Amino acid sequence: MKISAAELDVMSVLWDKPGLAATDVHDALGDEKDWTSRTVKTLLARLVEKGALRTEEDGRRYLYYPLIEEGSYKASAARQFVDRVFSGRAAPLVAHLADTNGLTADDIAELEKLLGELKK
Amino acid sequence: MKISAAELDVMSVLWDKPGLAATDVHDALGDEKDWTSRTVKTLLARLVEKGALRTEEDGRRYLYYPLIEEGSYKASAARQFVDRVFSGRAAPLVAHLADTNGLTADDIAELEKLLGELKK
DNA sequence: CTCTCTGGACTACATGTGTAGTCGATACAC
DNA sequence: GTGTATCGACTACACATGTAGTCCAGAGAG
Repeated sequence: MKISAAELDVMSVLWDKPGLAATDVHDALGDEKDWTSRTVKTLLARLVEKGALRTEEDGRRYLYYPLIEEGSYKASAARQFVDRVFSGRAAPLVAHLADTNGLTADDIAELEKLLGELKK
Repeated sequence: MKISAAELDVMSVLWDKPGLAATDVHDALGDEKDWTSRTVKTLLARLVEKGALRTEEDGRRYLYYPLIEEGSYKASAARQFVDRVFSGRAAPLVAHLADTNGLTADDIAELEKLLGELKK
């Protein structure tokens, strides 16, 4: 399942609040994305076509629900990215993030906890 | 600087061995990529056009050298990816990698060392 | 010297992507 | 009941991308 950057923004809204209509998605994106409602509708249609969303009729409108799960999509995206750019090694990725101030103290704490669990 | 997946494969070869000619790059990719030499040349030309590579004449051929550094490119790619997919949080990324067996014991050890340094 | 092979330059072409516009039907305002 | 705003369906279009093909000039084979 290939989801483009713009489509991912739409998916994020629906992962957060499944069952929105096109207009609601447009509104939800309003802050960050300066898209017309047409653009949002196109993206929704493409996602339905790709099988990433399903629709449910609600009178004259459709409500949109994710068909693919947030977690599994992100896991696979992470995997692909690490494979493509870092030959599958996670450590260099994290090292690079650290270099560019990409890691907050919270992140570091969280990662430590995570590693602790993984070692078990 | 936007580098596509196919272009990244070419860059990787030249990061590894700067100063190859088109044919050499083609050969170097031979194992993994079933591209014709035309395809490789197109990718090289696009990368030059984008300013990611520079050429040096060597008789009738060109030798290709990276203009952008591997480390800085990867750091920025990592940053963008984490921002786009994980809202900038590194920890969930690592968690997902862990879920999909994306972390070897080596990775975990390396990450621990890294975190140790970061805490200083 | 002439023929052939190889290199780069230019061209091609389907598909994906970002970003929308048009159109016909319909639900709601009045 | 008639106009208008809105919905989904279909269409548009430029640029990126993956994957290559054509063409001409020069280098090397003989």
